[in-house]
Amino acid sequence: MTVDSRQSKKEVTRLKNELRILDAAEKLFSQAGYDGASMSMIAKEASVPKANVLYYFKSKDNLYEAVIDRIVSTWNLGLDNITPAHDPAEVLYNYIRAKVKLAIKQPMQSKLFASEIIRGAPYLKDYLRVKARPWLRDKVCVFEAWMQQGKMDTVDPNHLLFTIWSATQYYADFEAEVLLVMNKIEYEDADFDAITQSVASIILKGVGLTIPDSIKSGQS
Amino acid sequence: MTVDSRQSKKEVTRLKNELRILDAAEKLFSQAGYDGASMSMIAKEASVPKANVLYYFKSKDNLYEAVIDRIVSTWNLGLDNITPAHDPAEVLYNYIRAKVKLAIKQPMQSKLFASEIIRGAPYLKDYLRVKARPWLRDKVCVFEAWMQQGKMDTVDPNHLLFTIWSATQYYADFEAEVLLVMNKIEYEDADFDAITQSVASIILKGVGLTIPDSIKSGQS
DNA sequence: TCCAAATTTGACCTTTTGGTCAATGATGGT
DNA sequence: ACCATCATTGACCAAAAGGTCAAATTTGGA
Repeated sequence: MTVDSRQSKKEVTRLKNELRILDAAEKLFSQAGYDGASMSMIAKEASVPKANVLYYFKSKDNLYEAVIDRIVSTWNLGLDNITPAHDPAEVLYNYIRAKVKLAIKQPMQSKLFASEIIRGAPYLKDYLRVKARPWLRDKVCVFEAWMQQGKMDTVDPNHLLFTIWSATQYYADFEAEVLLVMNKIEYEDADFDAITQSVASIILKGVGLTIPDSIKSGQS
Repeated sequence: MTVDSRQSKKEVTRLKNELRILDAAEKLFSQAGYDGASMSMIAKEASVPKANVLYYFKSKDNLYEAVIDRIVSTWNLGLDNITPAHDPAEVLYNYIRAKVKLAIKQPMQSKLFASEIIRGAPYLKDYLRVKARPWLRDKVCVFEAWMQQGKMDTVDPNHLLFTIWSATQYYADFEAEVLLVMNKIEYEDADFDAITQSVASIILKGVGLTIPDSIKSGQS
């Protein structure tokens, strides 16, 4: 076994193949759901024999879990280091902006996540209990501090967060509906701005805040 | 063939069986998605031989379409006869309340609808183009009239409706997440009130409205 | 009562599914 | 150069999928 820090040729190809397969799986799982995407479809999409997919990821369950793990591990959306000292308007605006951007630019992840939750979250139960719940509890505390300081209206912070999540993810998960109903083929840059503006405007004003002047583009 | 207005025994049993099958299919499709629910599972759930299911609904596609049609045909949620003369606060509040109630009491329909849209709406494309789009256009006009009358803030009516849909349906589609994160087993009546209040508060205030005093319970 | 139509259902068919396996080829340390 | 280990892949398998069919049963009008 190579203990070298430099990756051996084997390791490189393995990682490259795993990546191809994971990408293909993410795409197909998000389009067709767990049962709708077959191993042969995924293999074809990844341009790899089916048996090779099973070689790297021992089962379909395993592959699906790997896809979900990868998605969840990349979710870090700027609400992480907030404190009662921050400005809620700026924090929430940037958060909404970042989430809308993610929804429009990478809708697959949101769709896969949504499918999983609709199915009863069999693979995300642990994540939700162990990670999401404490994370949310932490944010709730900060929000409550802001409210007590009079920086924003008093609303249930849980439902405020749910509203932000829903309003932003909607443009990813219900992409097909939004585009059809608005008679568009795909989102444009102008839509990103319009959505961010509309959603942020409603929600921020809804909790007694105003959109900050400094419209510096949010990270991510 | 019976031309009688009273239903013959045959018709009664046929309708009864169709209902049993449709109910079973709705339940399983909403839980597991189109591909996740098999015809044998549906037959078992309906306590009917599989061949009988295929006798009434000639194919799985056909059955799925029938389930979707039934859901869509029952969607009539109080935003139907609004005019610029109505009070936006009251209309929107009742609409949000009705949608939250539906989300909590009958989450299956919302979940099935969501799954279908995530999959790219293969069966709902027509409905969205022919029904939903004109419906939305009509509401947009009313909203714009309200805005011009100064009854409410100026926001893009499309995104306002999307925000309402997302925030309310979220409690059905993401039921598993909401309950897990809030450490609950199922929704209670108190939750219905709290959700209605929070969502309505944020969205109404977000467009310059206040929740009407007359908290007469919305229909449906 | 009789018969044509509608209903019921087990047996059966083809295709696809997730998954296994063994043979072969490539890799890299010694 | 050698060889143990890892990687690749076509062939194969049992189970489950959606769907068909024909024989048996029930129904309701004449």
